[in-house]
Amino acid sequence: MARPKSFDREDVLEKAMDTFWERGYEATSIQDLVECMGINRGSLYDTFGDKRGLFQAAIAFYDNKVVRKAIAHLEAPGASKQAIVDHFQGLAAPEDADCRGCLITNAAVEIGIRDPDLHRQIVANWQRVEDAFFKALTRAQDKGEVAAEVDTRSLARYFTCVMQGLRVMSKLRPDPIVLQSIVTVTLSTLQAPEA
Amino acid sequence: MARPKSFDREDVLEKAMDTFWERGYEATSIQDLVECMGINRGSLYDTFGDKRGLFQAAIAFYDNKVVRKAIAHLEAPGASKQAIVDHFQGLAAPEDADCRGCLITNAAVEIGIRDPDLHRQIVANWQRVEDAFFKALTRAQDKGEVAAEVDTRSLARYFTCVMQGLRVMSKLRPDPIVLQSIVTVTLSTLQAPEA
DNA sequence: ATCGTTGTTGACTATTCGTTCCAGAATATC
DNA sequence: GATATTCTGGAACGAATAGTCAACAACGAT
Repeated sequence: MARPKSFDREDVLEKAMDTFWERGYEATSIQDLVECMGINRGSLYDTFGDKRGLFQAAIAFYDNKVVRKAIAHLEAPGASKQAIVDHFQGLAAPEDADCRGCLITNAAVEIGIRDPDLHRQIVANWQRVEDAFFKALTRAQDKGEVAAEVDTRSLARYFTCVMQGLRVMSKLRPDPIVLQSIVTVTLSTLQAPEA
Repeated sequence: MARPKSFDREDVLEKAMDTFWERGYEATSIQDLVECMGINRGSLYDTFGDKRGLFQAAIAFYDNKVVRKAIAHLEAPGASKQAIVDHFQGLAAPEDADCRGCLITNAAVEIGIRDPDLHRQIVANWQRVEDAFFKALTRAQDKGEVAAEVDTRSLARYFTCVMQGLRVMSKLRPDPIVLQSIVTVTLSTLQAPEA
């Protein structure tokens, strides 16, 4: 009954996400977005409302796609200690050559509590990551890979926090050896229970 | 021989720092700065060059004043394990009601490697913090408060990283209990050597 | 008191910002 | 093919942006 959209919402949203990821929210102009997304201003406003709405959509996209994939091995059935170790090893060797860090960490720092909707999105994301750690830790404890007296909830929060720290450092092209040594110390909290 | 400045450079610089700290670099306009500093645009440009120059000066001011004070107890002669513990306890109970986090962490995330001068300032600051941890750790090791086999350089880097993570989380008004549990786990890496 | 120098002031630039709007193009239904 | 509906492209909006500039004011040295 009407002319169909000439672009795919997810496609252009991913491009917008990339631009926000690279430059941040404030430093990205609508003009930048129009150019990188390859659609017209009118279509952009029609589809996403305004700049803030597009950013929130980009955050949601990141949460659903990038983060989901990044913690898939933590959430996999049966994942335990090794999944956590692997996860942090991945953080120590970032393929992030252009130093974008983590879009959600960046948004937390740049926007903070100024946008309540965004605030909620970020907290929910962190909670999801924390829960993924928590479940893997609990499983590790059940398997005897982690000492029974360890407070797995605290440890999960701690891992989530260290992740933020690593993401911040990644923004400044750190020496991989530095990241590696940090991860090694971080994972030392996972020492096997005394025999 | 000439008319003296009617304002004190440090005074207005501190006010500029506060504004950048609260809103970030991009979100702070020259107009905002003019109003909060209480000087005219002309004086601002005359004294600090441009917005970027003012921001760099604000970062330097933060480094010299805020950070210096924050790590004074770490750099104090004789400081060792207790100074580190105290430092992290302070991070767990931030008086940061308006969620500003750390100006340097914020700058690292927002600007990253885009401004080489700023990049250098941030790296230098992190190095200073790391070295403060390192010296306190080495002293703690000498005193036997920390096991001799611990890699103090790695631990210092690790502490610096966790600090960044805590600063990021502080931007979203976290539950103090969460921060406290993170700090507890973080400090568990400082366990006394086996008797 | 005068003069040279420097700081202050606010109007001014040109550009860019986010956003709106509308004429024309494209498509599904009839 | 006619019509209704939707999408597209680009012009245009006022507000805000970073930065400039020249007239004016205030001081120290003479």
